[in-house]
Amino acid sequence: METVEKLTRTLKSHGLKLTPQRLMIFKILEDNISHPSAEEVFKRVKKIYPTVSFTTIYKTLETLRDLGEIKELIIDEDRKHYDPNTKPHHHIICKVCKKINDVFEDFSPHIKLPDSMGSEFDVSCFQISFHGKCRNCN
Amino acid sequence: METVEKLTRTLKSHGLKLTPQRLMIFKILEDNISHPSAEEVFKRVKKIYPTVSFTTIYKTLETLRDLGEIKELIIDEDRKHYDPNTKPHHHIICKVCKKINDVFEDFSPHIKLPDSMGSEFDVSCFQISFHGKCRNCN
DNA sequence: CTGTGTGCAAAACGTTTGCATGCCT
DNA sequence: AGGCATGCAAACGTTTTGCACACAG
Repeated sequence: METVEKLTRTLKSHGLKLTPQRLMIFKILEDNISHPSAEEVFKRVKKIYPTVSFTTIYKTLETLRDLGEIKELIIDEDRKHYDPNTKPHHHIICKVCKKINDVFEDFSPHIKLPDSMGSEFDVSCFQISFHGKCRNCN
Repeated sequence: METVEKLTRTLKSHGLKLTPQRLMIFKILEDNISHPSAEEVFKRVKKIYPTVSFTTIYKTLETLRDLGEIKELIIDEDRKHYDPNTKPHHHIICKVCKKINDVFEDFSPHIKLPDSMGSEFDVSCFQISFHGKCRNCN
């Protein structure tokens, strides 16, 4: 995700508006490495801006995703999580507490489709999900 | 997934019963490489066994998952998919039509957590999700 | 002023559960 | 005969949508 100032410009260039709710959501996501769900974002925004609605959270997250500012993580079977770090990286999720951590190693030199599939698919990215138990839960 | 005969024995050894509905679900999953969702399994069973209920599909898939006979794939943001191939392998999903294909290359020699994280997590497995477009959708 | 954003309520969606009945072993 | 399995309907949690009103640009 870009800085809040750059994001503001990005919004404007798309004919979108900067509202207090959006600003709050941006600030909560900026540099956030906890991979929050929509509900977690909602709770944190609500503390500071108690009248915000869930609808606004969902719609803003959708907007940010469509602008390519955040990534939707499909790794927890129960709900979606959001990651403001859009650079390629990987994740490890604890089977017990469901906490998601980043894995920054660059595996790309070793990972590509077998030649036999190369003509069948046009690959844009890949993501590795590690599963296991974190120290607390083990 | 094991063959239908072996599965029948596995069920019995767990005090579970072989019913016509289960047999039908087993046969549809056996050697199935299409990574069906619960609904796709339901539709296919219903063609042959029209009175089957969605509940039975869900409960049987849960049972098979708990027995370790099938794997639940968290790769499509919209719904869960099921894979009777429980050997480690990877997947590629088309962003457009959502079709899931297998990737059988063994990347394990190259993939492990960075040393700095090794003490934080006890990793049991990893899975690579490739994203792209299939030939039809490109 | 115009049109996008907000927030409420309700709907939608995939999935799970409670319970009475059915049927495999 | 006993207990697991089935199927219906209802509940569930997450996410989406319709709509009237609010407000940023």
